Amino acid sequence: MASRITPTSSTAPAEAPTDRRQDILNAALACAAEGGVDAVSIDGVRARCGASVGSIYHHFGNRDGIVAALFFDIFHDQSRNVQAQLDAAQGVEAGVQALVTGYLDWVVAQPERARFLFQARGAVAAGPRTPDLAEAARRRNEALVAWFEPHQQSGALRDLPCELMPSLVMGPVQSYCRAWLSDRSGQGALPSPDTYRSELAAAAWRTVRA
Amino acid sequence: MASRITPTSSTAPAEAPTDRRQDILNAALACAAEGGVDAVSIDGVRARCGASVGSIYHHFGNRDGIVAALFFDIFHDQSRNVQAQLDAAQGVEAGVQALVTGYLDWVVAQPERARFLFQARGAVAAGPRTPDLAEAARRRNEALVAWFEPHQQSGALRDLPCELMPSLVMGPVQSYCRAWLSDRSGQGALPSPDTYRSELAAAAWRTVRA
Amino acid sequence: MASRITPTSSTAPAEAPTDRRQDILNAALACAAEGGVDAVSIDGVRARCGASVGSIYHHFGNRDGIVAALFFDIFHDQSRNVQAQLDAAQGVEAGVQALVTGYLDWVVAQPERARFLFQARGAVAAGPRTPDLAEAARRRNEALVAWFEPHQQSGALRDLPCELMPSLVMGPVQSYCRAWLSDRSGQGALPSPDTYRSELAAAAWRTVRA
Amino acid sequence: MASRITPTSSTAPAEAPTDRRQDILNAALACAAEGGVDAVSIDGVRARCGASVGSIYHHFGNRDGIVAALFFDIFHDQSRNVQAQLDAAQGVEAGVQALVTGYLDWVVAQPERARFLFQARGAVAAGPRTPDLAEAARRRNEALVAWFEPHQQSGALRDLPCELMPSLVMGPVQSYCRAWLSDRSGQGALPSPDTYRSELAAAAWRTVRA
DNA sequence: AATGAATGAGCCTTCATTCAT
DNA sequence: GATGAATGAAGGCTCATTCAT
Repeated sequence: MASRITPTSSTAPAEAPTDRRQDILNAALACAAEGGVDAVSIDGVRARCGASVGSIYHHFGNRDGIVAALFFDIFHDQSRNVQAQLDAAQGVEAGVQALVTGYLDWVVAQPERARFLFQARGAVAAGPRTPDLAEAARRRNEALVAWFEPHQQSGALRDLPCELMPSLVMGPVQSYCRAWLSDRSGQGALPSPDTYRSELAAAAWRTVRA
Repeated sequence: MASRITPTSSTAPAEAPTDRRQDILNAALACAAEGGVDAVSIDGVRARCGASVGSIYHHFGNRDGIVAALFFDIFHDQSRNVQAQLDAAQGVEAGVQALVTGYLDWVVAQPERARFLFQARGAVAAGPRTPDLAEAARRRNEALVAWFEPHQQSGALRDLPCELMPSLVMGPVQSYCRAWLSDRSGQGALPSPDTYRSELAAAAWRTVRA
Repeated sequence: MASRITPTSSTAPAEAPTDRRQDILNAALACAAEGGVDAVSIDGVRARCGASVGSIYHHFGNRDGIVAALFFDIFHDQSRNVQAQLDAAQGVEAGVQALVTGYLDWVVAQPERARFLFQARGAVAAGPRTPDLAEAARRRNEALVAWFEPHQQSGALRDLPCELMPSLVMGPVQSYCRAWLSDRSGQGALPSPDTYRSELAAAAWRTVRA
Repeated sequence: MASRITPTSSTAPAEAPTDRRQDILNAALACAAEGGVDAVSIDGVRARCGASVGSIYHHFGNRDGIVAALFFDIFHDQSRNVQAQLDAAQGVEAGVQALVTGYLDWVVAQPERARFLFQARGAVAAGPRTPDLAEAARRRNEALVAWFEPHQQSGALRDLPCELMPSLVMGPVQSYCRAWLSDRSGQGALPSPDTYRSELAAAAWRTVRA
């Protein structure tokens, strides 16, 4: 269970004979969960998954290659999940709320992966795969805008610049989730995003409805 | 307080004979601007400001001390600016909008420092000054809640859980500013937050008004 | 026929379906031309010629095997060329000069291979094929001495210790060629050895004639 | 004695308090003597001289920095020695012979350093200090040509292109010394260059006299 | 307050080599 | 003959930190 990449579509047949590549990514995520992205070191990964240094390089080229690969895996998983929720939604309001709750649910279900996404984005954006990231982000955004457009035309949605939409709709949930994920210690802990699930969804709708 | 970083309150007397402490912080910011927080190394700072290794340690104790000191300097500067805008606002709506625009204006005026704030928060939160950060955040939040409360009582503001307020009000601006700051290359560049100044302010008000 | 190793004796039948062994050696030479003998790595070679790691090992046993094989190929090619020139020469003086010009012409015609010979000798001499190298050098020297002997007997050549002959005759050309080959950038470039072809040949004769 | 850097001007007063920089260079030379330039590794050096990794980097920047520094030290020492011999010579013939014997004597006295010079030149020439090497070589050559010129004018020396002079005069000794130095094992050992000291000097004179 | 040499842990990376298919 | 995943030793380099002056 632990090492599933896509917990969503889980119908693993018998049992993959320990895929090295996946082992390495899982180990990397574990490292990151423990000490942040910076804690993803070749040796840390090696120690966790039993792969050899050479094997890691064989699959990922270099350290950043691991981080980037993991990032994109998670990024796509998240996109897929949110998109699925969006597709299932009936009507404008339900759609906007699905974006928020789809994201929120995914974060609550996979806090470590969500945290990694927040932490690693900067590094990936700074590295050689910048274009890939830009492309992935663009694709995601396009899908979103495509979904919004007809409703904007019909007047169900307020007329807002499309560059602003992601921030207006997702900004609050992301902000809250980020804060929640930062609370590593159970100290002055913020309540789970779940607590405010409907409030956040409603607020998003309030912001963009006509 | 000779060499204030904030160009806002500038009343530098004659000319401080280059304050070492400040030189070091400036150099650290420059390093971070170039290569992210991780690029703030003792040697990088030394090379930029001419201070000796020993001198740096004398002033800040250790590497994280530099990052933390810079972080708190900037954090307080930002708080002060936003608070000033809030204080100057007349009425609930103006207050909520002042929070957004005060933040936005500060970010646009100081992109490098804003970027540093985003990048360094994690590191500071993980280090020994966690309580200081928590305290600073608490204080800031308290001021905000204190300002909101009477209006919430009076029914001018929607009744929302106070843990959610910061994310609802500031989430979208922060989200947009963060995205804007990430665009290092002028490539597919997002427009300056200034462009959407009023839209963001209006959206915040829409979200929390009764 | 770009990839012929011995452009001299070329009687390639139809068209070898890209001989793996030769491909590998060519790739190795290309690596060396770009970054010196040390740059001849299994992976570099693999990347250049498309052979698999296993295939390379199948043909050459180990890395040094590639370098050695290439070295001996080139060494023999050079020897053959110089010997051919020597055989064609009429008389003592012409013979001595043929040694110089034969060498010089070969170097000018094959600068990369000549460079490799200079660079790789040390490595080959240090490796397990030391005896092969010694034997090859001995055989070459023997041929030379055998050619010189009658003329030394006849008094046409100065009476010099035979250990010194190679250095006296070939030292200057080799020295000049080596310097020329070292000039990778066309900067303060030395003129081609061709420029001084006759001078070098004449000087050799001056040194050893009676 | 063996590890003096400038065996010439030795009047070391009491005893330098183990100069780290020099210790490191000595250790590097020892490594090279044992396994060639490639055997000069940070760790090998460290193990030999007790310096820490950091200390080595503090002084030389990187591995190649050590090799280059050692190379130039030795190069200058050699130049100084040969120049001294040349300065002491009376007359053209004596001068030409001094160049040869000065070089030869230095090589015989310092075989390890001479070997290093041969081995390291390529690496230095390929690295970032190429211009320094070019400059050093140019300066040396200039001194030589300046010495030759008047004699060439006076007709005592044959009229030869100055680019050729170094190879004609020094080619044979260098060739022989190089071969001698390559003979690491006492096997088919070549006799010491000393054996042919006068022959080599005489041959050089024969090559360039009018 | 300042200086800079020295330290050593920790990382990333390269590379030759083996081996099952 | 060919393939490519896996291995692990070896090396280079960065960096925070200490300390005597």
